[in-house]
This record gives sequence, C-alpha cells and structure tokens, in this order.
Amino acid sequence: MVAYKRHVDVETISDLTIARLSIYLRCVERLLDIGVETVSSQDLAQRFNLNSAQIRKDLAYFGEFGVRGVGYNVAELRQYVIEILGLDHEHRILIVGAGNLGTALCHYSGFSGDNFLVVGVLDSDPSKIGVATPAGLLVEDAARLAEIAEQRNAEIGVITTPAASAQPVCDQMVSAGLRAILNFAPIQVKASDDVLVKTVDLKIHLEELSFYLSNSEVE
Amino acid sequence: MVAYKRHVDVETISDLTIARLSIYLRCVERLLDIGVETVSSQDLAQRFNLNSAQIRKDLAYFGEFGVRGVGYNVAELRQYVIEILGLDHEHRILIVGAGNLGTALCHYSGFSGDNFLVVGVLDSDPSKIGVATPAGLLVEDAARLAEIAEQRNAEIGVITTPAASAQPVCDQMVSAGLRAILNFAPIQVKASDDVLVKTVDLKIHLEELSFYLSNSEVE
DNA sequence: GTTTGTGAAGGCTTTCACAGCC
DNA sequence: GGCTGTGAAAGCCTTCACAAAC
Repeated sequence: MVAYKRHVDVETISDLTIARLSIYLRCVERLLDIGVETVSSQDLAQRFNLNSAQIRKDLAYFGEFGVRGVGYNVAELRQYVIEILGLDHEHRILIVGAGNLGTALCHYSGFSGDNFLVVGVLDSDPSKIGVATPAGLLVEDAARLAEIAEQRNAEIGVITTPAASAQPVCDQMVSAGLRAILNFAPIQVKASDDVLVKTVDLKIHLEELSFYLSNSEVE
Repeated sequence: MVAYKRHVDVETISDLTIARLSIYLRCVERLLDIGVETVSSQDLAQRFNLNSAQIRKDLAYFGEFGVRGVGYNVAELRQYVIEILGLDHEHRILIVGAGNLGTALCHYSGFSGDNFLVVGVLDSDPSKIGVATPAGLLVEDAARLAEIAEQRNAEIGVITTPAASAQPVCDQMVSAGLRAILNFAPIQVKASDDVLVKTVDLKIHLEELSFYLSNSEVE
C-alpha cells in the first residue's frame, strides 16, 4: 500500500541486505513462473530456505511493500526489488582479459541478459586481438580501453586478467570513467573512493571446500 | 616456534576466517615471489589492504606461527596455511553443465592448477556430449555421473547447469558420493548434512554494483 | 484469524589495547 | 626497542516476539 520510503540512507544499508535482495528477486521470479500471485514472508522462507524475519526486515529498509494479514503481491514485489537494485535501466559492461573466464562471461546469461550488456572484450595479447569469442564477439586491443569505454558508454568494468595486470587495468578503468569494477583477479585492487570495487575470487570457494573436506573426515 | 594447536574445533571457526586464510595465502605467495623472507602482520596489512589484528587472530586459531618482536617467516607461513586449508593433497573435481561457465572453469587456472584437478565435464544435452572444450577435454554424458565420479575418485562437484537442473544434479552428486559441492546455478540447492554446499551466484555481484551505481549518483 | 513491520535481545565479528615475549 | 597472541569492548547482523494492521 504505502510504497517506497522517501529517505533511505544508502550508506546504512548493509552489503548483505543487498546480496539477499538479489536472491529474493530470483525467488520471486520463480514464483511468477509457477503462477503464485501472493506470498507471505514465511512462505517465501520455507520454499527457498530463507529466514522470514530477515526477508521482512530487508524489504522494510526500502518501504512497506506488504499487506498485513495477507503478504506480498509477487508481481509488485518483483518490480520493487528491480527498482531498488537499479535493474530497471541498462548497465553496459566492459570486460578486460579475454582468457577462459573473460570469454565465458561475455556470453554468460547473468552478464548479458536482462539489463546488463557486454559492450566489449579487451586483451593486450596480440595473439588474442581480433579473435572471436565462442559466440562471435571480437576481442579488441586493451590499449584502446579509454576510447572504447567512452564510445560505448560503458559503466561497469570487469577484470579477468592475471593478478599482475589487475591493478594497472583497474587504474585505466578508473581514469576511463568507469564507475564500478568487478575484479576476478586473485588480488585486492584499489581505486578512488568514488569507484566501487568488488573482488570475486573463485578459488576462495574451492579452498573453503578443501578446508571442510580436510577437517571432517568420515569415521 | 610452537607450531599447530592440537585441538582446533573446526566447528568454531568462522567461514569468514577460512575465506581470509585463502586471501592470506595469495598475499604470502606474492611476498615469496618478490623475495620477502619475514613479514609482520602490520606489514602484511599495509601491503594488501587488510587488518593486522584480524590476521593475527585468524592465524592464532590454528597455532602460534609468529615470533614476537619479529613477525612471521613467509615460507613457513605459506606452508602452514596450505596445510590448514587442506591444499597439500589433491582434490578431484567433476563439473556438470558444459555451458560457457562450465567449459571456462575446466581450464581456469584456479580450478585446474595447484592441487585441484578437473577430472570430467558432463552435460545431458546430446548435442554437447562428445564435443571438446576449448582446451580439449571431451564432454561426457551426465547420465554417467555416478559411474564417472567413482571411477575417477571425484570428491568435489561443480554445478554450472541452469537453475532448473541444479537440484536434481545436486541429488545425483550426493548419491554418487561427492562430499562437497560448488553451485553456480542461481538457486539455493539442498543436500544432506554431511555434504557441504556453497552457492556462488555471479549475478549477485553485478546486481550489487548496479545498486550502488543507482544510489550514488554524482552531483 | 493472519501477517507485516520493528524495537529489543541475542549472537557473531571486528577492532582495540596491552601483557608477555623476543 | 618491536611484535605476537588474546581478553575485553565495540560494532554489526540476525533472530525473537509482539503491537499494529488487515
């Protein structure tokens, strides 16, 4: 009924809440697929292995989207979450590093579906430049990063280079005006405070599994 | 000097600590590359943008690896962390889902380097079976999961299928005896309590960037 | 009756700060 | 002098539990 809160101080919202909103969005989309029109936080929690109080609290930071005694309208909730996350407008992505991961991400549905669009894949290795990725995107020269970023209105940079190149590439991305960076290189890169950097080290997850396996031997 | 603690209750160690040990390992390896022999927690923290008290606390859960007044021996510390994380022996990985991400991970250095080894890539799509991945691994029939897992002593399963297949594949992995699962499908999969499941949803990270971009407009 | 939105409680993580040791 | 290892303090996040709303 009440819709959005007027003065959400973004700084006070935890990263964890934002990550969960992403998850809720996937859940709500699955409910839409199977034709569910209304859902309570408890129902959502049971179906998807979540916590109902947490769902309510996460959503309540942004507004009053539910109806007491009833629950949430699924279609409306989807739209609210899309707007909160800024997924109602296009985000243009530039990938630097045309190795296995970089070329895979070009065509990964999460990266090239909905309102995300990969507008270029760059590499500095001359043997890769001009080569087509599996789905036909041409790899371009990383030296042209700034030019390409501006020309194609890229907003998000994705680093899929080896560790040694990650910081220089990050610096170039910042000076090219990219405003957010997703770094897959196994090193913590730094940027100026007005550019958001997220590092995703896939190997960490494997190593967590390794720790668990090595410390829970079945008797 | 003192080396490992004898009775570390693994249950009491936070996932966050384990994830950071992974990061410390990368840092220490970089120090080895540039010939640093001894490092203090403060030095480590400054170089890699970490917190020195946290480094000391994380390490101290597992033993007393440092020397007061001096710091940590870099080579020794590397070896300690490798052993804590169980990276001193091989882990055999079976990937199910030969799409862009699955085939990329086969040859991703993090997944096929050090003591991790991809022993198979499976898919249920007949048009993919028998096809070679970019680096020459043949895609096999997902129906043979149990057989292949046992034959090749696979221990870790990686799910890179679409969301709809993730839970059935997870179930098969569990009954095939895999003991840990890394799930890249955008859905929370469930397994029995003795199998560790980690879900990594790459889209979440992009959506987090989208949120910050949409809520931090430059004036 | 049901379910939301939310203060308060509880639990977990990080940071501080210093005794103990080199 | 310097640095580790660690209790205590502070901060953060989740969960509880219930008044308010339907």
